[in-house]
Amino acid sequence: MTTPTPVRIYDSLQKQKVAFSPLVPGKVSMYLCGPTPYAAAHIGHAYSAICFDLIRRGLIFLGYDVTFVRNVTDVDDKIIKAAAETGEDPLALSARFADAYNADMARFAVMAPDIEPRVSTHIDPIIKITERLIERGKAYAVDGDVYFSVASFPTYGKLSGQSIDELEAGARIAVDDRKRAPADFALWKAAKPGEPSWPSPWGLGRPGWHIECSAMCWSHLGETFDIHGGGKDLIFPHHENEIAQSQGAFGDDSFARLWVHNGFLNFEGVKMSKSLGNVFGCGEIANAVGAEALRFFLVSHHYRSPIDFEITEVRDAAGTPVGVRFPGLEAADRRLEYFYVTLDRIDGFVAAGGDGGDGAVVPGADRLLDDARAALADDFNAPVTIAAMGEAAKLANKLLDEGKGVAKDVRRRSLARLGRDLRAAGDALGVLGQAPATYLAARRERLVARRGLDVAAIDGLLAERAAARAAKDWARADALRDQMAGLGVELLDTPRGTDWRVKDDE
RNA sequence: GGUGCCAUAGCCAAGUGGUAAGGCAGUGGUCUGCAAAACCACCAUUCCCCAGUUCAAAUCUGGGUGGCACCUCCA
Repeated sequence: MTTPTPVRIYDSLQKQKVAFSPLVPGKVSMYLCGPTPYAAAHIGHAYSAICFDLIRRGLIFLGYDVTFVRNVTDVDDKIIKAAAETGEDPLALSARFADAYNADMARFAVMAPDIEPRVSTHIDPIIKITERLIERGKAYAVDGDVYFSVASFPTYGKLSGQSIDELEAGARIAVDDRKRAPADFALWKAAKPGEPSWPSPWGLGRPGWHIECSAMCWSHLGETFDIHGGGKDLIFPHHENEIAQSQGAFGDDSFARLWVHNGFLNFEGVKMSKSLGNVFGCGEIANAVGAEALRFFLVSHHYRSPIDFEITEVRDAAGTPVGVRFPGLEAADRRLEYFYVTLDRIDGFVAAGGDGGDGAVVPGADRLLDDARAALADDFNAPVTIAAMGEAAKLANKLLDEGKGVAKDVRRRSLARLGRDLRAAGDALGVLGQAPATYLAARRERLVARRGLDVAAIDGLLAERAAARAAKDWARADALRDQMAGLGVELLDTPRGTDWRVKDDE
């Protein structure tokens, strides 16, 4: 195995990019706060999963052996509430939505986690950590509840920049007077009727919100591991509390060595929220532009930056809103099409005449992987990686168009190399994994459906135009081109006949 | 009130001390019966504003302005 490429990662705790050196050379242990499944996943869930999938794939691409843990929080207030409304068992309900979540993530090329622990099967380590915190004087039991005492953890607030005093001053939560300090938070909650509960030294109850992640990290990655990730919104209080619990139990040098947080998705400049009515489901987006276009769009931005989605309302003739479109996503899909068309051309060329065997390639045809490595090693810079892929695709198209001055085998070899490397770099980002024909056909089908086109009619016009062209009746051929353009169909004459595509930019 | 983040061309978007990647759109060109696609060329003396540090700043410091988020469930 080759030596992994050294990588620099932005650490939320140190607030700067740092040289990353894993606990065990060559191996990386990662924990990501996963979903709390109580409803269908929305695009924000997908973004977080995709960001950390990008980091995971990036590390693998750079030569690391990654252990990736993403939990499912299946014991939670929201799940219990949703289950009460449907009469379903809370664990069954969350299992159902967890499966749906995983199916959605698979559509976006998110790799399944190596380990996917659930809270409900980690009650034992939760109790153990809680007991340990009580023994160490960092937690206290009151009437079947157990609270963590923030006063016992002097560095509380180091991740979020909050201080206990300020939190108290600005607290918007009603203060529970059984707590010693307002910022103290529950590790264990006494059971309420009808809720899932487990026996504990403090009576029947269930875990508080933050302790589960500390327990699952400990169970699967040990007291100390490399990277802990999540959405920016989790910094406070969730991750702050995780640090307090875990380090309170296992010491100041324990727990995550690096914290990574992804930026948020905004729609028309504002965050996505139910009250604003701008929550978009994974399925809705995937059907509108294709799952891979969303993935491509997202990795065209740096994972720490906020991403803004432009939305265009679609109205019918009477002015009634009938849906929305996402111009940015559609632009990303067009760029993705360019890459697939390029791969398709390369594949056709190589299939027809071979890959030219081993040997030298044209200048620049061998640099993509090095460029991708350099970009990804610098805090997983996917946009720069995509730019490098663009250069490679451009060179491939150039060789395809005008390979005249290049020796035959060098040309074949270069194109085969470019195709391979494009796919390898794409794999590091989770894109370009489909067969070009599959992607291209699905895209055309999607656009045909959107415009309500009749493919049989198009084929008829195509045949008619072919006949006109054969007869050199250019006026008729052009009239047919115009007619089809009016339908939104663009014609592409090639030496092997006429192909067509649906215009999507209006 | 407290804590963070962001501001780069018409649009999208990298770049955290060394003299502005990439994409879209646009303009001109090659190719084409004409187109499209592809390719080539052009396209920010300048990075929200002001002051400062430095030989050197989009990048660092201070002060503004505008936007967003967290402190309550939130990806």
